[in-house]
Amino acid sequence: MASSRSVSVKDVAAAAGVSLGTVSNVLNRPDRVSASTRQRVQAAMAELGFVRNESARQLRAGTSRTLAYVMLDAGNPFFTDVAAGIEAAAEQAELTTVLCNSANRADREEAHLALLEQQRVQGVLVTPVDPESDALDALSSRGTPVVVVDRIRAGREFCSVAVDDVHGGRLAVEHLLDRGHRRVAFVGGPDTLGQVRDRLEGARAAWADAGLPEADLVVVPTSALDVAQGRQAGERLDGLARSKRPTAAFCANDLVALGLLQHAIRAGRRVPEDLAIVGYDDIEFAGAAAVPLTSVRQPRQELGRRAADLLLDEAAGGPHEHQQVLFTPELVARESTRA
Amino acid sequence: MASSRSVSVKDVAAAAGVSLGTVSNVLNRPDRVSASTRQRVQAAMAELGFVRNESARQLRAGTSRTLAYVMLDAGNPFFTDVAAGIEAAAEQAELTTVLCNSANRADREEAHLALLEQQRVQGVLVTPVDPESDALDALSSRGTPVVVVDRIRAGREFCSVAVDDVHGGRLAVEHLLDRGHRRVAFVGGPDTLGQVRDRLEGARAAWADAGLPEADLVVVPTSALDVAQGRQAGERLDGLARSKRPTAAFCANDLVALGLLQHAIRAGRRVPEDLAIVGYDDIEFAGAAAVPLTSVRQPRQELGRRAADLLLDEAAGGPHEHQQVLFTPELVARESTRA
DNA sequence: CTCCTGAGTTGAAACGTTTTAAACGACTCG
DNA sequence: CGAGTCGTTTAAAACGTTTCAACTCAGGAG
Repeated sequence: MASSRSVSVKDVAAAAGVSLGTVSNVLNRPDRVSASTRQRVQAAMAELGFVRNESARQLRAGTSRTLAYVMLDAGNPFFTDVAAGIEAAAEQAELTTVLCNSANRADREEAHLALLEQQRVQGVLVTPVDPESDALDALSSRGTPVVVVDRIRAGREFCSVAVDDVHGGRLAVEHLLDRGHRRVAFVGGPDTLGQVRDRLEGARAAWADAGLPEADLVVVPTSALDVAQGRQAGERLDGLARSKRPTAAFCANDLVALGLLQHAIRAGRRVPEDLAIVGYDDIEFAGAAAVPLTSVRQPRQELGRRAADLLLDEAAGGPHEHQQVLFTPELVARESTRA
Repeated sequence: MASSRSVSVKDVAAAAGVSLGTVSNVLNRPDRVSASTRQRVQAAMAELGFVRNESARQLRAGTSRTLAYVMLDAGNPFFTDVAAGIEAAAEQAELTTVLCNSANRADREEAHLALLEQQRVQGVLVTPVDPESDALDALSSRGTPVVVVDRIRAGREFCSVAVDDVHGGRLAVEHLLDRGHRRVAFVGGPDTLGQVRDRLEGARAAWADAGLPEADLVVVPTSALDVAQGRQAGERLDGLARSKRPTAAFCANDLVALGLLQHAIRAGRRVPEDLAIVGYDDIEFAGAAAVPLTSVRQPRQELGRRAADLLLDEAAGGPHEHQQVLFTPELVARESTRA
């Protein structure tokens, strides 16, 4: 176990008294080399503390053993669950997964994608800040397999796996209508996020189908989908005249819903009597909230797993047809919208 | 924008009618090359869709522009907050951060560390499954800067940044004693985790200082620190004879506490009247829980930031002295332990 | 005794960059 | 008009692997 700087195959070869090609064989095709020399070489490796230089390996061999997931927000348990699904699939294929966090910032996303492409990873899974960005198309057209997660873009040159957010939005609002609410807030943003747009679209559709006045579905925009924004949205709701105040809120995700809930309780409102709340994603914390949260559940792990499978299929190099997979969400009713 | 396979500097050089060295100069020292040729070369790059091969770059230049954090559990918001701190520091230094999730599994941690070493990353931050593993020492001794996060190991050959878990455990139990509890459960495990051992040690110390019988601090071991294990621990507490049942629980982290809380409520217990609960980490969800959770707060982001700074200092190559940084936690009292 | 076979091993040629020293003009200065 | 200078460009040598064709050397078949 030496403590020096870089030890190369050449050094190992010298120490073991074999040629450099043999060392490489020990590394890559151990069966091709006799037991005795193999042992000698392995001993030398251990002795010198040899660590294969992956850059050189990859440069020559041309193939990487890692796959990446560029996540929209590592602080949102929804995405870490998706990541867990991806990791499970990658592990089966003996690939390593690296996670990159764009933290809702397009510049960070781009930087990560650029570096990953330069690293020639096997493929990239991404939940994009802006799904319309053609940086993705460019990446894909240059030969890196790309799968978009949690967004659908039909007719593009890559696969995507998502959950039907329009349907999800519809489910949420239909549920609130069932419970008798006739003035409802939609809390979420920014509307550059397709997730937000789609969920709102579904909500509006359900609202329209019920024949209710458009103005009674009030949109409370947020600048991000996190707990702090949820609390802030709560303050804005408080600012409305009592007669204009919604009796229920549909939040674009659970973090916002939890923030809103926290604010409501702190402000002395009863949930659901004064304000009913529906979240989205059904993260593990939703059920453990102050008032257990009604939420729209998505198959999080399955989403990741399926996406990774599609990526692996494409990366395998065989015949591959780009697919758009759409899962269907379901509503989980809990205390926060009790009748 | 071409769609072919790999385009190299050579191709760009040919297309631009310059030598390959000039292309490299455009990439690395744009000032050395005249404006006109620079433009010509850049045009050629765009035209051909050139993407620098990072493996080759790194092989030759010998330096990587990324740093990695191997996290213990990506599903725990505590660690994603730590990661956010790391990312902030790395971004300032113009390094990219990749996240690896060992998911509490030593084999995954090892695999990640091995690959990262092979990739010759600038350095590795790690919250280890087993801090005593000398895989870390080996890694460090072979020349990869290592910083241990959320564990202290004095006298070792790397830096570490942690929060005083013994003190934290003490705070939690002293708080419960203040509230009059004389039979308390410690919920957490596995005890291979230093975090668990230290927090328990602090708890026992406080207990002993109060002169209470050792047996009245009952340990309820869990196999992991997650919500599901917390619920399960709740069931086990229910199994105890009423006379033996603790009136309060100190959980080794907030996830366990949330699980326990969820179970307690579901089972019809009142918190804190029937069971007071203290968590650990003070993750964002703690305050938003069914009953807002008393918790021991750690400076999560700061932990990550400081760790990254130490790593960068070491990686910079100047004179470097390994440091052990220890932050002090504080108790945040909320409803779950109301008097 | 020669020829073949096949297992084991070798040497050299890649892979796509960065880097360095040298070459090249074109100018200025004496 | 020749020597020195400066700004630009070039050619070639690394970097540490993998791969592939060629080589060696026993042993077996003819």
